[in-house]
Amino acid sequence: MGQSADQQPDVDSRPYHHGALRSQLLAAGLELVKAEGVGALSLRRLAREAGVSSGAPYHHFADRAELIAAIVVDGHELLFTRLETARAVSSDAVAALRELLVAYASFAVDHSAHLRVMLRPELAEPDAHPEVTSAGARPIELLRSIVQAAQDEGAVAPGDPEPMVHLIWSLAVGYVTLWLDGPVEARCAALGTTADDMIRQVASTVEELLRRPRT
Amino acid sequence: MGQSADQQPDVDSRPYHHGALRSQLLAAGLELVKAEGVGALSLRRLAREAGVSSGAPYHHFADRAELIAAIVVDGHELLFTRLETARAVSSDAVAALRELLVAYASFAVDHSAHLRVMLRPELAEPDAHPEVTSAGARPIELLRSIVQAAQDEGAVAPGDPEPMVHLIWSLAVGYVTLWLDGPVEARCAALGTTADDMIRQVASTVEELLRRPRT
DNA sequence: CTGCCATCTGAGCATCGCTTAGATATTCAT
DNA sequence: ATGAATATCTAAGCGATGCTCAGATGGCAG
Repeated sequence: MGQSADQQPDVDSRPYHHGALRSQLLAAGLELVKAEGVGALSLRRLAREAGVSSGAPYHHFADRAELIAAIVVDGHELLFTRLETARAVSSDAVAALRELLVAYASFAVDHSAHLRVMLRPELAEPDAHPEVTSAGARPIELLRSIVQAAQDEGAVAPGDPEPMVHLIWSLAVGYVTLWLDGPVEARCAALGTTADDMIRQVASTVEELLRRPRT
Repeated sequence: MGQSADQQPDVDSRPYHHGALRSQLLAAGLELVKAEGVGALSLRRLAREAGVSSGAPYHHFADRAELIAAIVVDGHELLFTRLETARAVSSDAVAALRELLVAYASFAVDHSAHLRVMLRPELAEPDAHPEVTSAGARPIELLRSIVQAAQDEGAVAPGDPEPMVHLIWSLAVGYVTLWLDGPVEARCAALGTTADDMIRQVASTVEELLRRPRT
């Protein structure tokens, strides 16, 4: 009796984590961001919650920015797979652009902590952590390829695809920013809808514009 | 001799500012944000730069959030007048929407420090400073009235204007966010254009979509 | 068993937000 | 003009943060 408790104590209660502390700090950091915002994200607090001393995290992350950079890279990968799926289930490029916007918003709902950190790039010090920049470039490349397909379909004017790429990209970033900051939710509540309905309506509006005949 | 210097010393060198310290802190705060970002904005540092003790700012601002809230309110007023001008010089509602986007971007260029602070609403603690929320609502109301005018002109589908309001609003917020964070500038440099040209092209793309005939 | 490496501790430094008690300047009524 | 009331500032201090470093401890390979 008590044998398993002695031989297999909770990883949290053992002082020496041996590899587990790093992932534990990352997970606790995400929960903390979700609960209290990125302002509350401190290595000291994560160490306290993990039951280790305040210096312990520095054996796994050079500094706070490195932990944040790890979260950002994870987030960009999660986002990228969602965007890929959105394209895969779409029948044409215009529908893919609509689904891209919806997928971005659903990523915001399901991974709000990741997104909150991703939207504060200065916290990750991208100059010191180039993997952040390269991870963030992949979703844009995907978006560009869809815009080019939309040009081939005639929905987007031929020529430089960048304006339309920036348009959709800005729209996605702006919508989730406003959603995380509250004003979208507040307006939707006043209007009797939800933020989920709203992004669908916004995305459908984009689709309606793109499906109008070009003159 | 030396009379005027004795009677009118620099306001900065006088220990007792009597009303001037508040505005001096606000101005120094904006310069600090422009130079080093909002992360560097601390009351202690502003006090140091003003040549005053670390407790002095607390006689003009209850806390850091109150100074930030004052900057945000100023910024929203500056933005609102720009948007009003953009509408005034536009011949129709669709052109007004295009100019609104351009004006938003030019506000970002000319008042980047204000905007950096405005885009971090949690720093201003809007729950404790309701004037922040009301100041931020005026630009949206202006936008909504233009969208409704665009509906009257037939460029926007009739019905609920909110989806188009959120579309333009998100687009503006997203574009300036990406510009402040660097990726827009980086892409434009790689493409041989400027961020100023880019927002004009994006805004013109929106206009082109809105001027297509509705089916 | 020994030695090495990974990991963690604990103390310390500088900075920050904010509070408090008290000192000083300005203003205003008398 | 004088003295009281008010506005403003100082100096010291508390708790928290990021980060560093010397040294202790755990676990694994030889």
